[in-house]
Amino acid sequence: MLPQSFFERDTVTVARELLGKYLIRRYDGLVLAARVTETEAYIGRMDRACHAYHYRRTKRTEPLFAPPGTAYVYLIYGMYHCLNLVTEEEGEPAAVLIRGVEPRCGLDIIAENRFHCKAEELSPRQKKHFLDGPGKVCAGLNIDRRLNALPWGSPELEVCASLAEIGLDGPPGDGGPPAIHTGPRIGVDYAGEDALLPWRFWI
DNA sequence: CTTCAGATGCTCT
DNA sequence: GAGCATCTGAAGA
Repeated sequence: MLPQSFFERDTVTVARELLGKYLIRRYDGLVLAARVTETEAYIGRMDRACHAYHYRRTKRTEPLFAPPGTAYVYLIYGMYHCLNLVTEEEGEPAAVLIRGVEPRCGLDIIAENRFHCKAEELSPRQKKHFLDGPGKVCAGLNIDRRLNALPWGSPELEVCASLAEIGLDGPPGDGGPPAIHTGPRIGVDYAGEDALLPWRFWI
């Protein structure tokens, strides 16, 4: 598992470095794993797109002020969840949104969570856009607001640099560091000029 | 491939 | 009451 200090850094750096890492989800004796492929940075200090813009502190944004690595999970549009991992030092409200992952372990469970079917029954269309959105990530990995404010280090949710680290088979040699693409964040038009910040990253 | 409407409930004003 | 860090299926090009 990554050290808490991984998250206690500049949010854009953490968002970039989370790409290629593995999200581990444990519940009911199950272990699910997925490789992070898309992230976005949100920084309350100066970012109008962030829920905690200008240190706005409400019941909802409280977890953003918690120690680095804390989970921030909220309900969006009444029916989907978004997973974030808190960054920077405690008291600096900032986080990285996990926008996309690619499953590596527990595919049948993940397919069941998302489409109520087995992995082999997925249609080509379902496979192509399997976990490529924040709501899809949470649905597939069974993440909801019960995990909100979960402290870093909890077995229910971890991030590792490799699957071997937790006794799972990983890719033999993952090659060099993947090329990182950069662009503006999705769905934050309300943030004015800050919507143009190139704080979305994907591989 | 693209656009588009509708679903749905919580949070803050 | 307004708005939201979204997703899906249907319809059209």
